[in-house]
Amino acid sequence: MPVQKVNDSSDLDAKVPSHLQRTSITSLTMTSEPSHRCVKARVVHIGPVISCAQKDGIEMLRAEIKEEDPLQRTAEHTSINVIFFGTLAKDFSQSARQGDVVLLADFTIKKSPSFLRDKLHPCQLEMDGKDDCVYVCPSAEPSHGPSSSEAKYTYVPLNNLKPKTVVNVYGVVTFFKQPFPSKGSDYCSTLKITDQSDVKVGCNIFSKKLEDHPVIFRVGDIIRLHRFKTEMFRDSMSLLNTYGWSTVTFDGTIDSPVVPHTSSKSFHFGESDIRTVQELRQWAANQSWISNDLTVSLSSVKPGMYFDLTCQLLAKAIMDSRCILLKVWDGTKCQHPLLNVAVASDALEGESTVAKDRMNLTANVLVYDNHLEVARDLKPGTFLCFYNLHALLQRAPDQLPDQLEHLSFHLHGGTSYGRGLRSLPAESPALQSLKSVLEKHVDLDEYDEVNDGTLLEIWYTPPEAVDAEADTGPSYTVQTCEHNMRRLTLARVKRSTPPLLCHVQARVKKYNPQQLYQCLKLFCSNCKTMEDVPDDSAVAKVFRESAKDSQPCDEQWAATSSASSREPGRAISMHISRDMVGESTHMQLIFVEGTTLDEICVLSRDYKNLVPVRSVNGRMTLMDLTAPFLFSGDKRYYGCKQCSLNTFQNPVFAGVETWDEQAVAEALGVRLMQYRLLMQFELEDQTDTLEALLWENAERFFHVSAVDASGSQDLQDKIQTIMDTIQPPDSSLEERPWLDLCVSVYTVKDNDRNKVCYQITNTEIKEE
DNA sequence: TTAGGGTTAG
Repeated sequence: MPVQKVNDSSDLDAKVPSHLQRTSITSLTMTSEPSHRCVKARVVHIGPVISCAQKDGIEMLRAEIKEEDPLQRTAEHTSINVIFFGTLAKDFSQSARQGDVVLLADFTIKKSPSFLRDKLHPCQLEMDGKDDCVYVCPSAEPSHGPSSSEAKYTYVPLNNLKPKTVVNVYGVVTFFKQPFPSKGSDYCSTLKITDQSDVKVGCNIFSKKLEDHPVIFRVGDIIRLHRFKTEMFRDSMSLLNTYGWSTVTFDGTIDSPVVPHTSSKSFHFGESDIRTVQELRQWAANQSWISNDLTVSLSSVKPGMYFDLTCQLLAKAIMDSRCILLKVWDGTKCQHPLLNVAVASDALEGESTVAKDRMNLTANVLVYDNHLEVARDLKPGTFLCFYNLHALLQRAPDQLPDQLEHLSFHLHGGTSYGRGLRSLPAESPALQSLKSVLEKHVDLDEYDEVNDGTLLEIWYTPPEAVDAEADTGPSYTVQTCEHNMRRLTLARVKRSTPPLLCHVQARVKKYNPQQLYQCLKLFCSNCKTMEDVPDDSAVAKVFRESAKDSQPCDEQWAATSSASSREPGRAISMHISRDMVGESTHMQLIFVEGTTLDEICVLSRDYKNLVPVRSVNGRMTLMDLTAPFLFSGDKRYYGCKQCSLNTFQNPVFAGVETWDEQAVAEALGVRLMQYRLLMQFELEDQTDTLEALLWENAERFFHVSAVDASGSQDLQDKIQTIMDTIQPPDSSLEERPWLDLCVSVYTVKDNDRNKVCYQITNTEIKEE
């Protein structure tokens, strides 16, 4: 059935087939039985006819209709989207205009896919034209003469106002302040209006009730004032509300429906009002001041600017008694990096903004002082307008000096320049362009909770909430931390501001050192010196030079026994502290002189602790600390050249029950160097690469103690096997397994500059 | 009665 037109709204009611029952848009739900219901509403928006690729190219049209039943005026969801398909889409496009009243029946009720964005209605109506019923009644044209009821009010042009009279006027708003508390008992609205006479008149409205104040969204809106008194102030006429007053406002957009906004219980509104509004719109559109619009999108905000922003609230958080944070977006990407104000997730009301933060789409607005009253009541998802918002460059906490400053937004206290904010109804014409921009970001909403390789950029669901293994195969590592961090992409990690702990999933592209014995390091926890473990040739050379022309040293504190070596002129001596003779420990610590490296290695199989020494002028002296100061079974221990004290001259060995490397080092005045493992991984995911150290967490990562690995080929082989698993030799990147890693982002001083470093922490290889 | 436009300083 094609779209049918009727001339009168009452005809529309007559067209309702007897078996159908009028239902209100507000009461429609997914479970409503639609077959015997019809709705009657005014068309507030008609979209173009488009071809729908997902439905075999069928033509479709979206219209937004709004219920006008006065009983429903304050109810939620009085507007709903209607999707017309096929020929009905074309018919409707040709037959209906904004402002027309329509009667629809035999529609299908579907879940609205755009409800999260447009907040219109959880459902939408779909009509495919087969048996559907669409009647259109064109909006009233001001073609007939005014009816008697319309003669009730006369409106005085603004250039004809006389002092001390009570008048009704129409005007276009050229300046306004949202209602603010006066020093008296009322809220005050201050505005300035003009009309075709081009005279500007100031106007103040006092009322205790906020809801009685005129609803003004932007310069160019039309306002009708009833029963305002005139008075002179500073040589100009001004208007003040007086007993019995009322205001009605209209959007100023040419061709948008003439929809009155007022809190008056009953108000007169007729065809002459529509005509007056349309004439004022037409006139104002050609005035220079109307184009002086301060509304700016985030994409064109410049630092330092004061501007008006129309946007949607994503999340809010109370910062303190004088400040509320509103996280908003308008769908456009700011050219400057936007400041992200960190708030504990439990303090934040509303959706996560992480995906939008990452796209530089989220503006953090700090709202102060007198504006808190309005901000406090805003719900996430609400559309709103900030007036006289201030864009300010600000350095993020811990931000490096050479990084770009971030743009923050402040709605300062006070009402200068109309500073304030106001929520906008979802159907406001001022929101049409915003909504269509937000529409383009539909993916962002839907992808927020999805884990998919292509979506890693915006992936942040807590790991335990997602079956990550389904997509990437088993991870060869496991995070051991208790915290429930969001997983970030490497690109996101690189953009983060330290300090930060985060989870990533990545593959190993490269690692260093490739010769794994080189990952074993000697580290002095005192002076933080780190060096490679000396190789055998360097150590053997120290032994050779120490043994050259050596005469056994003769110390009072030591008992000595000597033997000739196979080399002429070289004696091998072993010394034991006299302090220890007679104690059970006397064989635990033996000083060896005159051996080669090989010889002391052989001896160390039979003795627990061997300290190689040399003779200098007959006095026993430690060898150059390039060599180990202690051989203990398979292990060799080194001393720090910077931090070791020379206290060997008169050593005291009594009173130690068990000699371990630490006790020996202390007795010798040596600062023991620790064995550590150090590797550098080049990690890679779909977004970026990142060089991360494996250092403090390395022993836990490999399940290998560094000192044990220093004396065990088996343990060194174990590390090699692990590395061959996570980065198989000659493998392509795709063949390498994914690793779940916890990464610490931190800064270190490097030549007086802060350098950002990444370190793998809280992560272990999974053991079979 | 109040305000009568003309920037916070976070």
